[in-house]
Amino acid sequence: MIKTRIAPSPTGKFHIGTARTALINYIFARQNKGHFLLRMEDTDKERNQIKYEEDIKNGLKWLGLNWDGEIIYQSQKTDRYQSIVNQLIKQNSAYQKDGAVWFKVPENNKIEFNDLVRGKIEFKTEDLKDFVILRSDKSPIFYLSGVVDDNDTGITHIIRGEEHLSNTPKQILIIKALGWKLPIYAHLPLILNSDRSKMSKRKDPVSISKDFKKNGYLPEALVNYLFLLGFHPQEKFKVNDIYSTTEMFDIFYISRVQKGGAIFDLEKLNSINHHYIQQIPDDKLVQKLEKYQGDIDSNIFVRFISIIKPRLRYFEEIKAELCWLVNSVDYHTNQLIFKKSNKNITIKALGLISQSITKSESIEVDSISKLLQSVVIENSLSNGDVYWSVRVALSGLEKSPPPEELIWVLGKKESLKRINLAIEKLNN
RNA sequence: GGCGCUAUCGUCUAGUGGACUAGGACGCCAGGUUUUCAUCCUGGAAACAGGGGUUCAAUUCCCCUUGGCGCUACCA
Repeated sequence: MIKTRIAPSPTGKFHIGTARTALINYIFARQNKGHFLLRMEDTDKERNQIKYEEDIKNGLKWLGLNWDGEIIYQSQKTDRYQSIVNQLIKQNSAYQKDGAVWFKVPENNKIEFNDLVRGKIEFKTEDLKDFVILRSDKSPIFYLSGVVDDNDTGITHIIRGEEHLSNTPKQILIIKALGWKLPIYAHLPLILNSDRSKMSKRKDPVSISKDFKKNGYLPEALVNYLFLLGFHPQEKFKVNDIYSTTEMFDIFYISRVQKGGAIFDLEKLNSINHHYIQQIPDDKLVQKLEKYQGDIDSNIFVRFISIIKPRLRYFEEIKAELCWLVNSVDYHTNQLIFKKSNKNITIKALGLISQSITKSESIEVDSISKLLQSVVIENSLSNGDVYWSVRVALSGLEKSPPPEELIWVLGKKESLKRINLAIEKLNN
């Protein structure tokens, strides 16, 4: 049976690159009816933290990348590593120096392996130096622990980031010294910054929990985007870059994975996320966004969400829209006047609108829309005279949803209050 | 420096020697959707890093150069 794994070290928050590697391992295992394992490479005692382990586990679950079986902790396998090291020393493949144990790299050897995404890779042992496999504190280096655990858990395919390509010959040397079976390797291209450097915690959004989940990205959008970073399906399977996980199992071929690094593009992610947000039914979306509700009346909040939805690329963008709902509007009086209009016409338009809203029984979007239209026609005004000024009076913004929607959300009383305030301002 | 990997529009990519006037998506620009922004629709600009080969023919195969990235830790 095919077995893959993701082996993060809990020395930092769940990283976007780890998530992508996990996704590919997950897809590959699932499409082959195999298992996907999770292993914590917690051998670095100085930098490990339990909160990072939690962040990684939560992140994987959130993305829907559920692992099979129990989590393997390298910190609990010290005896196993020690005995392997003893064996290596005994057979003269390793030696002790400065309290640590070093692996002895054999001379004049060629190490070849066939990488599933890169093809044939070749290293010469003369370019390799002896390396530490067991620290002086008896904890293993990942060259060793990774090999031992992959063997013990029967991992058949090692799919990991390209940064491990140069580490592979060292691990193969250990495997060969132990007489174990070689796994199949696949090295994924790296995810890069816009300047082609490595994504950095300081400048770039890399944390699944802190940068993506918290800002209101949907797991299915993130998975969809990550799937397309370094991979595209065959022409016949292409459907405008939107794929569900089930489709991924059908159309993913590991040999089609790109070899060059891929730049992370937030705009594309935003666009995909926008797409998925539009698929959420209004009532579900309200639930998802409840943390933004604050003191807002539930009925008003529901209306607010329904008009905001089409412009939401990620949840946190709601904050900008919340301004006109929650706060009293603040704008320059001149902003009320449409660029092709003037002060007197604007006062007149706002006055007429105020009157007809007062008289109107309904504030449904359709009714208000007709109301606005008839004010325009019956008084020979232009659209801009009416729509622009009403919109600014209600939102205080030059860019906002249309006036009939604002009125529907704000309610009759608040809308009239704001429109009348605008008239007052213009008259002063 | 050494070793390894890598190179199609701004970005992610399709393309596996002739079907390529190089396709799609995001972004950008223009027009439309009878006010703004967004959504939506239509259209547009935009790329095979450079140089050698191989071949009747090269984006596609080979070599070199250049650029990018990774490893070269008692990090993973």
